[in-house]
Amino acid sequence: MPLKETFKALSDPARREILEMLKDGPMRAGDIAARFSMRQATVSYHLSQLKGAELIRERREKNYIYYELNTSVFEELLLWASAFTADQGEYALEEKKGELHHET
Amino acid sequence: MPLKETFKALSDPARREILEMLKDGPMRAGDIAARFSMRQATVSYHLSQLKGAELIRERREKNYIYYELNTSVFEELLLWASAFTADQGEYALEEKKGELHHET
DNA sequence: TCTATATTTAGATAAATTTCTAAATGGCGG
DNA sequence: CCGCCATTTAGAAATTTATCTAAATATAGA
Repeated sequence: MPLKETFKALSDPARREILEMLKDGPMRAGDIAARFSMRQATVSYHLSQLKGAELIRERREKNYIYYELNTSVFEELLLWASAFTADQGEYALEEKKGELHHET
Repeated sequence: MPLKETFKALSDPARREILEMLKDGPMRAGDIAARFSMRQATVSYHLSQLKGAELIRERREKNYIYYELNTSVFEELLLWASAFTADQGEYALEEKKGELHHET
């Protein structure tokens, strides 16, 4: 929940690439690993980091695990970043400010 | 310019705290260090990381150096994050998409 | 129940990062 | 030109992180 974990998770290029892949829809760990030159165990590690940051969710189906984006944390990030821009009005800021805490 | 550096820079809590401080206006390295329990040399290191990511700029005046926010990179970040949210329409996305490259 | 498959966990290593102390730099004012 | 002040740079130590191999777990289906 705190943004601290979010930034930590986003700091790794491989993890951001995984997120980009998931834009096209849910994927299994094996499918993700197949597109990288890293071991499946390593991909599993990155997935656990992303899951810990709640940037992704897992959905179990048969004996597979599908990973998918969790958009809500991206909205928190959006809110955080918008507080640093000059033109804060462009993003719907005020409505959401109250709902979320604003930790670093 | 690539977002890679941005995420790297934002991954450290101390650096994010520095950014928060700079919301209130430009500060000198010494003033920033005075608010932390870390050495000035360490703060200097963090400032150089933030500067490398173009999240801050320095302005020299007399024999001081003032650090201040550079909002443009935050807008890139905003753009990146908005591509992961369901409701992309809320942020003025289309106008800016062409101007920026969209690397990871 | 047994086996095959998908995935994670454990443990180890290598690389990167943060932090410190001490020394160097650079510019103003006298 | 000199010494002072703010700040950075260098180098080293400690911590964290990413990655690998090998082993463990879980589960579907025969």
